[in-house]
Amino acid sequence: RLLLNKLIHLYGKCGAVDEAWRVFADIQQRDSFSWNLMIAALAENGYLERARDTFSKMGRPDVVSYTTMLRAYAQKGQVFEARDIFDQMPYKDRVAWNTMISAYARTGKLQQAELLFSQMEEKTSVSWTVLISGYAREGEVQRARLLFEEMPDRTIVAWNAMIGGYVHSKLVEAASGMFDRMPHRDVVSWTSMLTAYAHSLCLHKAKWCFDSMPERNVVSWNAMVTAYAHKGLIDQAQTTFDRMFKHSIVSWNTLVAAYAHVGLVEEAVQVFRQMPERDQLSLTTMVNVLAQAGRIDQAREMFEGLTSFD
RNA sequence: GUAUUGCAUACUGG
Repeated sequence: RLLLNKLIHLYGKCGAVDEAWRVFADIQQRDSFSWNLMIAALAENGYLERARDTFSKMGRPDVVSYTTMLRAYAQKGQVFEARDIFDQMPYKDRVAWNTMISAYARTGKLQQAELLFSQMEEKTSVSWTVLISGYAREGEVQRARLLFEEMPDRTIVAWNAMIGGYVHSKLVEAASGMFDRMPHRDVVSWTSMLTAYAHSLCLHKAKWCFDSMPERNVVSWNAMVTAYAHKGLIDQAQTTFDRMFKHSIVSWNTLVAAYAHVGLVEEAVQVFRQMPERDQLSLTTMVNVLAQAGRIDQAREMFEGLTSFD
């Protein structure tokens, strides 16, 4: 059963909901892990109703089942439904509280988030970073900073959240100040700074970050491609893309946007055609590219593809 | 004292 549960998880992660369901259905004695994994698999792949359905068919949902549903609603931006789940919970642990606070925070309801935060008995470092990053996202870096200063044991994630906040508010100096001051830097810290320099068109500094970081992952590579793209250096962007050992959908979207940015519409179309998978952003980008190039019929075709997404 | 499940930070258009 342990292995079957793991299979549900794996299938869920790669979007194979039907396969996950088949495994789930075949398990003789499902435990709460099987149920929770199945609910998560459904929710993560957009089947909110089926997730809810499975959730209600579960005999005794535990705190994880509730939290999984809570997060499912939160991800869809359905905060009221999320709150409903939260209020129904017979027992709430700290993860449940954090998830609810996060639901408020990432929909910009920071007053609600902070209210819940203040009502929380034993806050964890996640509670703090949820709130800090929430304010940072909204551009309220000063409030984020106050919380950061107030935070008892600042984790590297809290530091990174602050840096990210400064980067989004284009306060590159403040970001680099924090970056220098933090006790340790990880790949997220480095990539945040890389992004900051990419957006402010400081290519040499971006490249310096990329070369200096102790380890790189797909996200940092993508950020480097973006840095070249924003400078209009399409060949460098392409070369960097080619050197990557693994491409995510973001890598592909970045490359399409890079060609579009320098006006190479046909090349953008070629890249788009090569994409192993596409999301809404891929299509939206192509709609814009084609429309601006006057290829209205093709743009319309893309646009129609978009409506089948949601 | 960490590993079958739920929460936070970085990358792509707006």
